[in-house]
Amino acid sequence: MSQEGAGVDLKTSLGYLLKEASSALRAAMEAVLRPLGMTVTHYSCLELLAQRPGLSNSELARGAFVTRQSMNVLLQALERDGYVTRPAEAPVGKVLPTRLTPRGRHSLEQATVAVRSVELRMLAGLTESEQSDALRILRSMVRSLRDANDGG
Amino acid sequence: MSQEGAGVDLKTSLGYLLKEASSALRAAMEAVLRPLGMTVTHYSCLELLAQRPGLSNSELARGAFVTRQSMNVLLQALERDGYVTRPAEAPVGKVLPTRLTPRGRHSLEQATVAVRSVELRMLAGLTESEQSDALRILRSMVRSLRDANDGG
DNA sequence: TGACTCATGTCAGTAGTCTGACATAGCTTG
DNA sequence: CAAGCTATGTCAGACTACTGACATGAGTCA
Repeated sequence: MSQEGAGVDLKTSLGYLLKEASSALRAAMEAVLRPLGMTVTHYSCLELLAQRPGLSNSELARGAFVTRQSMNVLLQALERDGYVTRPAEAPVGKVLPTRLTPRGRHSLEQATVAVRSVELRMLAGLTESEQSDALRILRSMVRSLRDANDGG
Repeated sequence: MSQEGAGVDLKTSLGYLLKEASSALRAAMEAVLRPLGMTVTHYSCLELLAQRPGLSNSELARGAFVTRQSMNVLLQALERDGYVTRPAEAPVGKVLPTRLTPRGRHSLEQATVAVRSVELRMLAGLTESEQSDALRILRSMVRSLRDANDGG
């Protein structure tokens, strides 16, 4: 391991550290979701539907940070396996409101317990004030990045 | 857009916000790297090699947060296209030290400018003190997650 | 009404990453 | 020395997510 050689300025780059933290979080979530046969996007989709029943495919995609095409593939699988339902025809426009089935809700319950334990572990070393600092700082970073990405 | 309906507790979840920030950063980086024909992992690999010449495939993989198999595929392409070089035989053990070629260095220079502008944009709304807070907090989160992931 | 713009759902093909597996080199331990 | 453990490089197959493209429905405006 020649990694302890010299902490170059990668370790002081907030972008690099953000990627490292996100990667660690994703790995931890995958580790606890795998025994349940779920991926992170799979779980995100169910969690979004539990908190906001009737979300459309595109809205779910934005909420899970994937394209609507990717979410569409996932939704078709979830629908086929009986975790969610969508009306055959759109009540209005082309938007198909999606809802959890009892089976989906049950599956989500197990996943939520697992994911919550990961989040608690992640927050273990932080004070309340540090947690709210982190929320505020991350929101600012998202806003700055999104402004220039969407608008130009 | 029914998204402004109610900020449920997803918006207060540090894990969710971390994913959102990371997703926004990744999208912004992809947007500026695409015109250069580079992916984020591609750039990460070159940047790591510039800062630490002679890193092995496995070390690059850890530094770019992908598996060594994925990095191996990338390195073979980079080597084929003349961005990096690796000795045909390992000087010691099986480890193949990788180095940038002049072409690789030149390619990295353009990418670095683009990526630095993204990072500056991301930090635009933050004070110096907030930036160092963010570094400290993210490091703590990484440590907490990694301890339980590697060691258990 | 008709043209234009935007968002949505969906199909198809591509690219990046992952898991699984194997052989090999170095280190440790009995 | 032999056995076992760990780390590495590599190949192959599978999966996930992405880009590109198309048709359709809603809203805007002349």
